[in-house]
Amino acid sequence: MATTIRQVAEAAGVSIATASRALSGSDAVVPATKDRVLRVAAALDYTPSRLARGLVTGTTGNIGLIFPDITNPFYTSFLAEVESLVGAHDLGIVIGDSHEDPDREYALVRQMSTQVDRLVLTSSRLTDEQIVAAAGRLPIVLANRRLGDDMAMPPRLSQMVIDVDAGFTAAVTHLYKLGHRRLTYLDGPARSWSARQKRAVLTRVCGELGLNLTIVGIERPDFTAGLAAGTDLDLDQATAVLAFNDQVALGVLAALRARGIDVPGRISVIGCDDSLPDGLAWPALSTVDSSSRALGALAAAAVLDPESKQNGSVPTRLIVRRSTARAAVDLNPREEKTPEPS
Amino acid sequence: MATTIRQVAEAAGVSIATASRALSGSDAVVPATKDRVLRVAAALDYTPSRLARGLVTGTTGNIGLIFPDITNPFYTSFLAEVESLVGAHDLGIVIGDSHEDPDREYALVRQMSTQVDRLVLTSSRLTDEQIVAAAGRLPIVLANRRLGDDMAMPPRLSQMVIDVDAGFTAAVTHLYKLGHRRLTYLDGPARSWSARQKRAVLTRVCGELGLNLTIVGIERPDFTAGLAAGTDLDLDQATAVLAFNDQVALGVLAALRARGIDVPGRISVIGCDDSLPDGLAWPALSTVDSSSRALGALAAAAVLDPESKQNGSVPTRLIVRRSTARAAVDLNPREEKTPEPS
DNA sequence: CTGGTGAATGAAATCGTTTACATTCACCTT
DNA sequence: AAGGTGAATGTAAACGATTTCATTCACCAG
Repeated sequence: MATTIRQVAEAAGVSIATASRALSGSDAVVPATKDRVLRVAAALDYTPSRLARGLVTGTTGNIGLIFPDITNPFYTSFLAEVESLVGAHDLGIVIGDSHEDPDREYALVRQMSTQVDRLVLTSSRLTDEQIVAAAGRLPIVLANRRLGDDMAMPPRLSQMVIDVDAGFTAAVTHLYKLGHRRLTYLDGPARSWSARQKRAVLTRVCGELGLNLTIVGIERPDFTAGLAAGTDLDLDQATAVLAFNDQVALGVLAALRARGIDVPGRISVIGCDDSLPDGLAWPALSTVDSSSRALGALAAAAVLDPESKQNGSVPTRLIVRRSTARAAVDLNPREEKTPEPS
Repeated sequence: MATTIRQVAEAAGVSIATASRALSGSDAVVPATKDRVLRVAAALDYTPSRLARGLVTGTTGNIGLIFPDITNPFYTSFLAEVESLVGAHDLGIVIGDSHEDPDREYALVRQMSTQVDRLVLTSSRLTDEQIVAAAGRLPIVLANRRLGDDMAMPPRLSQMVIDVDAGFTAAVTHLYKLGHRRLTYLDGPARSWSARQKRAVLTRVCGELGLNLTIVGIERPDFTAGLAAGTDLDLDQATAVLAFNDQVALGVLAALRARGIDVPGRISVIGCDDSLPDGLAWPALSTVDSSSRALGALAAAAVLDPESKQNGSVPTRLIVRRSTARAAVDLNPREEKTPEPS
């Protein structure tokens, strides 16, 4: 059906080889014939088959992207960023959604490995061993995940992470200085590497400062889960809430508003990502800036330039807006069960 | 680098053809050899090249999706729906973003046509002629767009649209019954077919009922644009606002809240899509339900079953929540410039 | 005038599969 | 016992490009 280079060659009265050379542009072919070939190709609306080209050159002109859940705005904005950077280079983009299932993720890796040049795994749920195996097939960019320190780092593997340390430390410190002593953290997906990172930082910093930390797990880090968590939130348990991401924080805000609980008067809320357009949250949400777009930019750079450095990290910092304020209650309620005489 | 079927065949001591037959499973091959081939293939971690397979069979096992702007939640949820329906069939998904540029869109169509079996164009910005040309290359599913009635409908072209008529008619009627006589509509992208549809319905219905309609164009139908529009909104001009989509409506709500203007007491707001999770908007947003997920489901069905019917449409209806109420001001201010004696 | 040089083009191999067709061989029928 | 049948497997052509190597041919130097 579609026109092939053979038809172009015949119509132009040249051999297939010459047609190919004229179309690729680079090789030596006399201007007259080159023009003729190009004109004929245009007239026939010829488009080279990327399949055939890929088979012989060994490079497909595609890059692959795998997500645990494309529904999550974190990944869609990551995708948007990668697309805008990578799409400009005439590269095709193949995507896959593992639905949080490691087996499905590995199946996608195999399937894609035969039709993309490089593969970006976001928040991969694979084991370190599986990731190393994947890197044996084709160059891999790991986004939002790092191999364990004990793993030998294979060549053709890049790692791009968000360094939550600074941001989360600042968030806890900020709350501490405002007089908060009891903090509830709404945790992310159990299998997620980044959730583990955040939890670790929080636990450490809270320990150091002597804050009481309650970790509550949620199924999926989205608005609905935040709404539920905010509805169930025990106000005697904490004076501040830190959420895995802004979506969850937004849900908490909505729940508290529905319950008539003042933020930040009665309780402080901090999100993570800085993913919300200005004015969407009410009150404006204090957040740990850890943009997935920035991560996407890093991943895109790694994909485009295979020689670029293999490890990257995007820094985080605390952005204070209106959802945090001085704690309204006593500082150490556990040790002072009975109200102090004032 | 990667293992080929030839290596599998050699290791199993059979010909390439037999290996191929054993792996495809269907053809006649004696169980003993079949087992041997499969075992060897597994041991070698063999994955068939989709490129080579596609070249000879003429079918790639991929479907393509092209969006005008993947940043827009309308398309990401469309994508999510298509993925979940199509991804289960071991089909690969190739995406492209035209960034609202028809030339880029057509370039994507050409590029993809050589590596996907079917192509879904969402809210295509191409001309009818270009779309027909595309359908000459490969089967096309048009989503959120319909060819002009004067165009001959080519085979291999399906059209899936959202029928906004019912929903928008109901929305205007609803406002009318509440006493509203002046309505501002925040319009979508100029090139968009669906924006044209919505505008046409609104103009007609407002004309019939005698409502005064002000149409204000916005650059991009997102929260930020809605915020700006809400900030600029002239309260003397309208007692109700209808937005192209929920994102814009959300922006309007935020702007009005910031201005201290009561919704729905002072002004009513209606969105479109029903895309917001319960509780996100405050007050809960009345909206015309026209889900992009439903559209995605329709498109996925069309892609999966080429024999399915070529035209589909998802119905719309009005969902009344808390952002609309009786108009607080006089009914026909234009004709009654001076206040009536009470 | 002849042999060498280099530019333009063509012939053919190649990439990794599938598949139409050819071959082998055991077994059944007559 | 011979010929026919059909199942299992092998051979080779194809898919549409790129690329290596060979060929042609004009032109220039000796």
